[in-house]
Amino acid sequence: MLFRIDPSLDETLFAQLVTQVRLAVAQGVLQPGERLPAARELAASLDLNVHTVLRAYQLLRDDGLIELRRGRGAIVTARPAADHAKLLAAIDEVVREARALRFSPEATATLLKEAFSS
Amino acid sequence: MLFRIDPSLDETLFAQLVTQVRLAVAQGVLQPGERLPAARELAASLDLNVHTVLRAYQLLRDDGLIELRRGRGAIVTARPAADHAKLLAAIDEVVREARALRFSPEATATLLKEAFSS
DNA sequence: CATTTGTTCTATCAACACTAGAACAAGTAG
DNA sequence: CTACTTGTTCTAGTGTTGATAGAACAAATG
Repeated sequence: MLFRIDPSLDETLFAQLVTQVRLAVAQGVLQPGERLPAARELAASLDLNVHTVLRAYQLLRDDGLIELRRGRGAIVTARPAADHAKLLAAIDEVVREARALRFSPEATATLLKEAFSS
Repeated sequence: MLFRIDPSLDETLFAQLVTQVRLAVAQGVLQPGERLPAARELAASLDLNVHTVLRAYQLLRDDGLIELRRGRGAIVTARPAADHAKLLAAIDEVVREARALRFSPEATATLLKEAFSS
């Protein structure tokens, strides 16, 4: 499993990791029962602090995507989402409309986040 | 013109203001030539600091939505968007799909920004 | 002229992400 | 049983950023 963390993005590091694991699970790249790298190991390979990786893992556990067990690590429990393609399609539609209105990516992202709050 | 700022949201205060002005302009609620409240005045009525309001105004100016002139204030320069409703509808669809997959607002926003770049 | 309004500056405070290190608990593997 | 792995919990420090606050200034208005 390969993850990419980009510290220059405005999304926090642990959130980037959460997003990538979530997508991998949704797409079936990570299957139920499969094991994620140990936190210390992943932290070393991504050049992150262990706590940052663990924070992502714990959020994923709170969302029911993985199970955390001492001595064993993080095991995927969630099943692939049948319709994650619909999300990607909907996002493409937003990008199309936003471009037509000359809305910047940031402005559109802001609108999206506001839509979440209501 | 009426704006609502909610400090309990995770969106920053100045970003909330930017979004609301942007939407008002897109919807034609704010017409070109129309004047926004003076920063000090709006800050008082929204219970914000002047600098917070000015930060929002300056971002809007950088995006070409308003013009800032000393002694005169903030004047709307952008024209209403023909079809902002389609954008809002598309955004709603994204929010629905993202919620179904338990994607966080931030994760979804990140996906959106990535979609913009491709 | 006085007033309005944006501009620029310094400064402080709080929250938060991230890092760091240590000790600990519970499971695994020999 | 022992050694190792791995997550859990704790304290603590650092840096960034949003927001607040106040002051002085510049330019346009009336």
